[in-house]
Amino acid sequence: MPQPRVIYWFRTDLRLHDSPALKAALDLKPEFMYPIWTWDPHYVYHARVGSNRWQFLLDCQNDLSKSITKLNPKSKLFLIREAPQTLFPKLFKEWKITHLVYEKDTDAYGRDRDNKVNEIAKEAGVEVITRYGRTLYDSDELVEKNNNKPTMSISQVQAAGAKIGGIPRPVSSPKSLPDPGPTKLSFTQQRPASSPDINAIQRDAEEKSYTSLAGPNGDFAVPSMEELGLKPATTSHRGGETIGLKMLDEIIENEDYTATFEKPKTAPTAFEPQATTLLSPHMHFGSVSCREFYWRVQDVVSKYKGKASKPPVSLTGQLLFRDMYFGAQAALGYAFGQTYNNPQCRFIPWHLPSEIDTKTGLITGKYLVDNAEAEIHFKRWKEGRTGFPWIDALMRQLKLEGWIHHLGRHAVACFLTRGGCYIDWERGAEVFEEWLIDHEAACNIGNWQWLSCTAFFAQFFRCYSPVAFPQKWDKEGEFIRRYVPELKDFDKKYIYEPWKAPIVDQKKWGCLVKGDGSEGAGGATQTYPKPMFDFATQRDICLQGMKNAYHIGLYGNDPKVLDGTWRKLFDDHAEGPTEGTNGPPGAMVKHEDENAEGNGAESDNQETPTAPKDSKKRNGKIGTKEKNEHKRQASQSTLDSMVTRKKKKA
DNA sequence: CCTAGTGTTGCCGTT
DNA sequence: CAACGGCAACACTAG
Repeated sequence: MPQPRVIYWFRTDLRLHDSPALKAALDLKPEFMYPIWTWDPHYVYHARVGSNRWQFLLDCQNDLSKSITKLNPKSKLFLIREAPQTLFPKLFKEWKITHLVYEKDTDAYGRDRDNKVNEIAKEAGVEVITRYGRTLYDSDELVEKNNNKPTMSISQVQAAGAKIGGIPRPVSSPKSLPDPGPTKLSFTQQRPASSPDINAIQRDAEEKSYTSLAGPNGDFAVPSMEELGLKPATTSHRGGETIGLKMLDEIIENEDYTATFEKPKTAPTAFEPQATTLLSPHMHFGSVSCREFYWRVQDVVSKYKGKASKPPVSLTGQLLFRDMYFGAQAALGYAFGQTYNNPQCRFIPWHLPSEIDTKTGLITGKYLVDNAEAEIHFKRWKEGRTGFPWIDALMRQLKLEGWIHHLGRHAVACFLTRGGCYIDWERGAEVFEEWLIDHEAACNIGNWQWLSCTAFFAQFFRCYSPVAFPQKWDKEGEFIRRYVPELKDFDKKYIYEPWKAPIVDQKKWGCLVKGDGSEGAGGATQTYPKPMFDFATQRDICLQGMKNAYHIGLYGNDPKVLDGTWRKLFDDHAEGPTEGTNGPPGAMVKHEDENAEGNGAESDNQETPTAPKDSKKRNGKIGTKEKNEHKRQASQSTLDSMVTRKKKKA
């Protein structure tokens, strides 16, 4: 038996501390260990990744590489610029690898990729070792203990977690690392197809990920933003295990904060410093281990003298929610990221629905503009010019910094979907996917479903007001003044409703409320847009639409949703959201028989629509993988090529 | 089967 | 100022 030659494949576990997989690799006592990162075209071209998140990733890689070198000057993080699926067969041979070790993933794309890599390893006679360290519990085990069903509530997570037993304590960090072996690469690079390149809009120069296998200097170095052609990041939030652990230390040092944290009581309007930990991007990239976080908090709570908060509102509760979303994702696969064919997601005929590839049953990344006004609303929402300062401030902070407070995410998500624009949550999820530095597909998708009341949460009559809600924390409107500087001199009386300020005052405060915000700067006087609709009116329309859709009670996997005949169940007379048989295709696939069988006429006579109870027998069975075997063209949380392409042309 | 209570974080008016 | 109920009404869980 030759001494092991190990590849440790880093992915979203960019750390040395508490890594069960890394420990497993070291336990092999390898002759050589290569810590590598493969440059996956999925991330480069197909997932939406804004500059701010790119920077965070590169930060994590640089920091990790330095830490590796500190433990062994001969070693580092070796970046190899090829897709893992094509690289590994060649690499295994060239470096005479005996073992491949990595931390397991449960998202749909990750599983497909890893299954392929495992096959390749098997063919090459390479042993694969995986461990789970990305969540508190192994997501697959959590699902299993939840009767093989997706975890859809926090109580299910707690019950299933209790069956599993304790959350593992962090494993110790390595004190030393083996040498890497020879790093010569004599094979040729296979460049991945770069089309479609969803991230083209993130760049202002040529994309050069795949110049050569070991990079332009042949040293496997982490590339710079410039080298990747990426626009400069605008955020001040930086990545890396060193920074992440320091942030964690500072949180833990403050025992009162750590032990009494209650998420609903933290202010979404707080900036410098923010009210929450900002560890979420570190959770995503693995630069801080969630179990390290959990146990450091739990140990403070255990010995805390006062009254400590408890899940779900406590800090550890936040991690349980993360596990809940990972459990839902693990059980549902690709369907989790969309309404279509998702047994857990309510069907609501939103505006701007996703286009479906009828062959794969997956959303394509494009969407249908069923309503011109909704398209305008969507653009104004994304660009932070809705005319509602609270919404615009949040969206501008999101774009600039890549992070907004959780409750701020609630506010903008509710506003886009059930509590304002009545636009498909998948549109919003795509924007978050692009801009968030902490974007985690499972959590993002789950939270969008939550806020849009399509899954996890159902009390749609609890609707966030863009005027009243922020005032709970920020009567003065400091947050608005920071992110919507046009309004910085407005009196607090009008800061959340500037359109109500008298013209005289608007002039006095140096900003006129007019137009739609599209003119841009340049004029002599500053302007801030008028609100794009009357909120109260729009809220009522949304509530009516939600009530109706809930009453009809379809889920994403209902045959009527799959074939498009759902339209017959919706009454068209309501202006706005329901958009039944009227007009262009409202949602999902175009169904050929639209004209064949009576269109609007019959549905006027409203035979009792499918009762909500009927939906109870919806298919809750999971693991029927056969149907979901298809590859998605893009990242799990959908694409936005239509918008981006349009933007490019313009 | 039913009922009562609860659910991470709404808003508004009344007491 | 806090606490509460109405709003019009949902899903899930424990018993």
